[in-house]
Amino acid sequence: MADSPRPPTPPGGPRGPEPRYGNRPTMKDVAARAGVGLKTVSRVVNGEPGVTPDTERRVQEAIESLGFRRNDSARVLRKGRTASIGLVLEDLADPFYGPLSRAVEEVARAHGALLINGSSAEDPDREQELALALCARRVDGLIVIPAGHDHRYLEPEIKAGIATVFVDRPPGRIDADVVLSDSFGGARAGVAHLIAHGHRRIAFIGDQPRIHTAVERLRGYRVAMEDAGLEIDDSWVALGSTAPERVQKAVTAVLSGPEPVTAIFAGNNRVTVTAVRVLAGQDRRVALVGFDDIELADLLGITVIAQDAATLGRTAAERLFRRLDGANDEPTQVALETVLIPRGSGEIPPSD
Amino acid sequence: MADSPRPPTPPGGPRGPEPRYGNRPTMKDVAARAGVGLKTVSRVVNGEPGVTPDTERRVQEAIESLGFRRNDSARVLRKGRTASIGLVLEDLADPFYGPLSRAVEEVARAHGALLINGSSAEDPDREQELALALCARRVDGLIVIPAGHDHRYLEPEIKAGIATVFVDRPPGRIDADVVLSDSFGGARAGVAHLIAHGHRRIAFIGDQPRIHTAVERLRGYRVAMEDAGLEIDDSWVALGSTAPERVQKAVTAVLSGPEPVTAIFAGNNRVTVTAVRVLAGQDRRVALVGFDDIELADLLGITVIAQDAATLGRTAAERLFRRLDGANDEPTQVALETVLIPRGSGEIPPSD
DNA sequence: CATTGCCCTGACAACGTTGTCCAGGGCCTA
DNA sequence: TAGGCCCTGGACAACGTTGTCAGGGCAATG
Repeated sequence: MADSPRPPTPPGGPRGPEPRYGNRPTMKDVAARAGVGLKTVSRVVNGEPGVTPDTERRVQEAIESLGFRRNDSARVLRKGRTASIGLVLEDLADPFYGPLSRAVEEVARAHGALLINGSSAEDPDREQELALALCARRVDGLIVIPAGHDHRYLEPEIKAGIATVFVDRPPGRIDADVVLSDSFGGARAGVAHLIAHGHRRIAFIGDQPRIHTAVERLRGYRVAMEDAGLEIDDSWVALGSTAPERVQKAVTAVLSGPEPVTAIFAGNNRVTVTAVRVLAGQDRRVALVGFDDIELADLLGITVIAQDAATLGRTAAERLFRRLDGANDEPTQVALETVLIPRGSGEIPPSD
Repeated sequence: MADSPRPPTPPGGPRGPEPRYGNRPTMKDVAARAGVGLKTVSRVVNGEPGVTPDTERRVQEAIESLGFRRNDSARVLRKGRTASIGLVLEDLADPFYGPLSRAVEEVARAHGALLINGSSAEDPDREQELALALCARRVDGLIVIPAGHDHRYLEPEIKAGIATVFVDRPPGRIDADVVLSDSFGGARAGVAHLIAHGHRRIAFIGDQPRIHTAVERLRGYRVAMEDAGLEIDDSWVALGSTAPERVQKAVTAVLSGPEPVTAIFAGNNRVTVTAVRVLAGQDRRVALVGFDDIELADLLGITVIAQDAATLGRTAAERLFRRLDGANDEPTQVALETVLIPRGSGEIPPSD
């Protein structure tokens, strides 16, 4: 019975941990079965040269009959590369991040790497926990959509060779590659568009002020207003959670104050969706431009500032793999252009 | 200089592979720095008992000053568990799979596991390649949304202890846990709804016939028609790619044949979206019920058969972890109910 | 026929961690 | 004071793979 996959635990002496991988065959078992050396099996499995066709056949047969599959955990330990990258994003369920994630995956796949991803749920602690867990797994590279504002915790990791690229928002207190959309320019153009259609009282409803894109878009709004010589009433600006209830309240408020607005700029896709719902229940026609494109927005006639999530992800991933291939230049900042897509809601004239 | 993190490569003798992890410190280095044994460092890192507070402090200091982080690759090799699960789905960018994936991730997180996911792009070979790559990584468990119809390739893996659960579609030629939505019942109810509103000529436009859900939904359509004693004209049924061009053609065709339909049942979210676009350009009002809910469908008044992607994912993941915790019962089949949400498009009366 | 050189092959160490076992020291008890 | 126990710490092997190196067989060459 010398060729059973694994002898039963020897009576005495140190023993490994209990379950193992259900006693999977190893290269050693394959070698024993095929009557060759361990290294020869390794050579066959990896397609390395220097194996007689006949030997190779015997090894292949042993592999088949035992159902052997190489243990990549061990391989990783030995080689020092995991052929996997990590992606920390905010919420995989958000329709904005799905395409981004998919684009990253495609690039990874083209480089033979797998993708491990996790959602930070906009919580800096959770972002850090996730990113460090990925580093402990020794992912080759890391793509992060920051939730927090201090990424010094990644310094030792980056120094230790884990390539890191930030997307959608810049990192805090650390110098690294970044790929962004032009939030400022996009918001500015969108608000200018409303102004060009005659609006003077325009609201800005956006995400929480600790999120970089929210602040940048607000800045675009302010500058566009200033460019047109328009004063901003504080009651027109609302930053906060994008939970439907909060947005609903904010929209209702800017429509009913002493100086009701005639147009709304929505800071991201979540806000836009709720704003559209609220506006649908209004008698008055209120103009709307939203940041981020949304599925079916064409049918609803929603004017948007579109950013290309897939390109964002692809660009970041390509940057990452360029680093992994040895690129050693200074960290770069890329800002992708946004596109204004007029569909009706942004071209509604002021109602007063 | 006895405590530099790693001595330079010794002059002779075998050497490891080249780059390594940028020379990261190991427990051995930490031990040397703290003046303790290797195992003591391991104990501190893992919070195991049996270490004096003073010793622990010294070790912690060494860890901090060296920037040590445990190498989970090695840990995995030793422990035989990776604390990660794999998810093979069709397309991460599809708004249906985002929430599903996120739900799986949440459950995994609750069990301290990371999620590795990949898209099969509806290609059976790619599904297999991905699933096997995940197995080679020795994920603890696997959740698969099948693209192919033969999953015998997973048999050795399952036998070797990789828990596997299929979601959204049943596996082929293998017995395993499955979590589905009730495609048949949902479609049947949706078509019955149209019939109840007076329709007699109803089209079914669905996904490719090799996809299980497409076939089940078609079956639901057929049975509902039969229940009502209605004949089906072959020209009313179109299965195929969900690419917009194909769907557009199919919709146009069923509206313009010799026996134009007065209502359409759309087989999934992709089909619905395109169908809505086509119908928006028609003079005639055509009723529509779609399988899958869609964001903003409420505003567009689209009647749908809603399935809960998040619950689908959560249920599957919970089932998986129950297996990982040792549950050994027979494979189970779960079918989740669907909900008909009337919003207008499904209540349009026949136009002839 | 002897020698050189190539081609296959396998023995061995090492990757960084954790499980097991043993040794030494301090403290308590008799 | 002696004996025993517990607590702490370390030596060692092992997880499954791959890089290095050395040895044996064989053909070609002088």
